[in-house]
Amino acid sequence: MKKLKAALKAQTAQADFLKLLAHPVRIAILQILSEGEACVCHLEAFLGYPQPYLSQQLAVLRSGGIISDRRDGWNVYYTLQQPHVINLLNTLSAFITPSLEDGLLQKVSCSCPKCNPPFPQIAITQNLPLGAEE
Amino acid sequence: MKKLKAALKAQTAQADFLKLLAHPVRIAILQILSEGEACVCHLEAFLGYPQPYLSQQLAVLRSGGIISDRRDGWNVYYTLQQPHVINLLNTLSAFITPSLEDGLLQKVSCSCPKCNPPFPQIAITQNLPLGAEE
DNA sequence: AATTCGTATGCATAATTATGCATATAATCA
DNA sequence: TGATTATATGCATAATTATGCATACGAATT
Repeated sequence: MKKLKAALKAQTAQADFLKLLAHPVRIAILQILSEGEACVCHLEAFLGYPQPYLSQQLAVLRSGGIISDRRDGWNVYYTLQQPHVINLLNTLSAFITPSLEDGLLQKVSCSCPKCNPPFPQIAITQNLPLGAEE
Repeated sequence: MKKLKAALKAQTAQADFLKLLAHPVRIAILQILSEGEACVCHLEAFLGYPQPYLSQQLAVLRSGGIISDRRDGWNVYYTLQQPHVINLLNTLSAFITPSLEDGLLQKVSCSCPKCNPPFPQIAITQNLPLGAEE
């Protein structure tokens, strides 16, 4: 433990938390997760960083309790565990990033079952020749 | 300039800003300044850190445009230049620092003229003998 | 102009954080 | 079981940040 003027305990906790957020890739990850659960391959497809790198950043956020992971077969899906964080990031982008059009992510799909379900989810029966059911 | 996936420009700006805040002493300084202008000796008295150290942290905040300084005789007074920051810190302390009683600073006075005016500022004419005006 | 007071800078060093990459692990499938 | 897919870890190194301290600087006072 470091030296600390005692009174700054609260401020230290706050600073430690901010440090978790003070990273471009981690911010981007949180923004993506704010739209819902996502697997690592999604993040990889969205952000274009190598998988081990993203896993490391995810580990940082995970160890800070900001996100949680859930395994489903081959994929691991991450979820925002502390939705407040988004408020904070919104407050932030309210006065930073004024000009840039909040630039993020055109949606991209990856290889996970969520993006590539084993069979289409939209009804495909519509164009089937009559009497072709089975 | 570092490598950056282009799309993360906004996130990088936000992260850089958060880095300025992600420090216990700097957070404490901002909290103190949120109550109004303060000279370095005030901060020194409040926080108990050596003056050169505080000057350095002030320089960080200053170079980030978060605070500004004004000289008045011997003292330099710092002011919050970007009051939004307080919103951000409030949002933060809303879910960090739940138990600790938001612990900061019992007021302390220092040697600057604001704390030790050359003569009392509270009206002193009230007890003057009648007819003593001028 | 010399001194004093309040504040800022420069610099060296200790710590921490960021990144890249090789490799380990878990779950699945053939 | 062996191969394959998705993800996590370990570790080495590059960068950045944090701190402590000596000292410089500007304004005011003598």
